[in-house]
Amino acid sequence: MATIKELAKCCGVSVATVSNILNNKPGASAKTRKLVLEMAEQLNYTPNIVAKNLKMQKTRSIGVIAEDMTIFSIPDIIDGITDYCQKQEYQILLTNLRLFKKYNDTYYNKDDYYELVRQEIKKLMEKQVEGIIYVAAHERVIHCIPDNLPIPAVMAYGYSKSSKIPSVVVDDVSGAAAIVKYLLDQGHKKVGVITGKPDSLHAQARLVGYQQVLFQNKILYDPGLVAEGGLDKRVRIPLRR
Amino acid sequence: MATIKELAKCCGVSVATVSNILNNKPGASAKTRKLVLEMAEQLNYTPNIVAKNLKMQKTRSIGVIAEDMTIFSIPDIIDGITDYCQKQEYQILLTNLRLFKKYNDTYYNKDDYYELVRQEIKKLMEKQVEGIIYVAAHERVIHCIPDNLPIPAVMAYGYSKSSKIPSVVVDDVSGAAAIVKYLLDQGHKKVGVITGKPDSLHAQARLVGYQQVLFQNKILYDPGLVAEGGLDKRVRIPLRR
DNA sequence: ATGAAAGCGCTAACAC
DNA sequence: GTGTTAGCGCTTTCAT
Repeated sequence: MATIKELAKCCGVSVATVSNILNNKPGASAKTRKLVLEMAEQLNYTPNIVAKNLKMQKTRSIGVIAEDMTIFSIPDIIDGITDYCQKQEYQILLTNLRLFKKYNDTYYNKDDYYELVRQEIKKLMEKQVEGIIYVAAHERVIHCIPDNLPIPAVMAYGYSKSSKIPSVVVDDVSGAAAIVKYLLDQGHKKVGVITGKPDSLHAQARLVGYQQVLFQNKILYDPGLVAEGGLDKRVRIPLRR
Repeated sequence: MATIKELAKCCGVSVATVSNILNNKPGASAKTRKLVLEMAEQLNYTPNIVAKNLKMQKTRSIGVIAEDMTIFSIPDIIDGITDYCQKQEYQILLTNLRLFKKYNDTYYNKDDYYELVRQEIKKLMEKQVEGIIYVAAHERVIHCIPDNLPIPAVMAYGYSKSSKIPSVVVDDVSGAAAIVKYLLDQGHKKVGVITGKPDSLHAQARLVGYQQVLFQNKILYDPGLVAEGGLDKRVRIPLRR
């Protein structure tokens, strides 16, 4: 790997000149510029971003901590993050907690993984990330990000309950409302709903959306049309007249 | 952020001593060791890995280039990579090409994205990754990794056709064979199969697995029991007697 | 057991 | 328009 010093020597100029040219700064003659660029190409010069980052005291990188990147909808969230970061020329440092594989479906009850998260945050900070995104696998209140974190953090798919840490969550109310509205617009009168677990924030919010649209359309809410779902259950809702 | 120099000053020792202690190297008295460790805790000292990487000339990081991280089975592949890397204390630098979103289903026909891949590889090299894993979204022969790459590379879910770049692929033959064997073991005699597109390496290999087990069980291969699938087709196979 | 100092590759202030 | 040099935070050799 050629360094900037070697490149400078090959060109017979100083490192400052090379640095300026490589970073598109003014103050170099067209001739020198051309020479340096060609030489860089020829030597297959690759700038060392690690050195640059150290000098600049910034890394253009953010840490992304995913509770479990294989769970439904999480890859799409991370995909969106990578999309925007690429446009901003930021690199993501992905940390995959694999919580679901470690704790199965119970991880959101245990607090002992908070310590794990703290450690991962520390590692990310050592790598000088400029911010952190925590991607939950299941919408709920999460306290694993220290409130005094010296860099910005945001919580995706979960609630931080801290004014310092914004949350980005799914709009379940509107989503459910749109579905119900669509069905009513089609002329249907009796719309049943199979909810998720009662303690699921998603399930609760969607039910609210359902009820909102019913109310707006002056349709009585019939609890008999609402059943709790789950992979372990059979559900029966009397819809056909 | 406290630096090692500040920490050293607070302890009244040299940076060399602090460095040795922090890295669990011998040659420091128990007293000094205790002092430094406590002080580091108190100052909330966070080592700067960027500086360390520059000095050490290594980063313990590898670049992972995914053709599209939202496509079926890809998150699981990346998940496996993160799992192993964490155990080895390596950081992955994820690059998501989002090929499917950019080119839809035709990207594997065009070569113009090879240039994109080259650029991403260069960016990763500038960040001093020690190796590269390319995760294809669709098994096929891919030539986008330069043969003269100065660091190791491996291709996942695709074939590199280069002796320098190992490929890790799905064992479709065995997978299909296991399924067919299971069905025959259950006493079934007529096993139909819906394949993928004829030019899919996966589909071809699975058909081979199917045929192998048929042969081993002295069952004639009946082309009438094989239909080409696809989301745009209806398939009919006469199985019930 | 501890410290001084060089140097990793780069940027930028300053001098010429 | 170009060059010299300090210094980012760390590790490591070599003194002491």
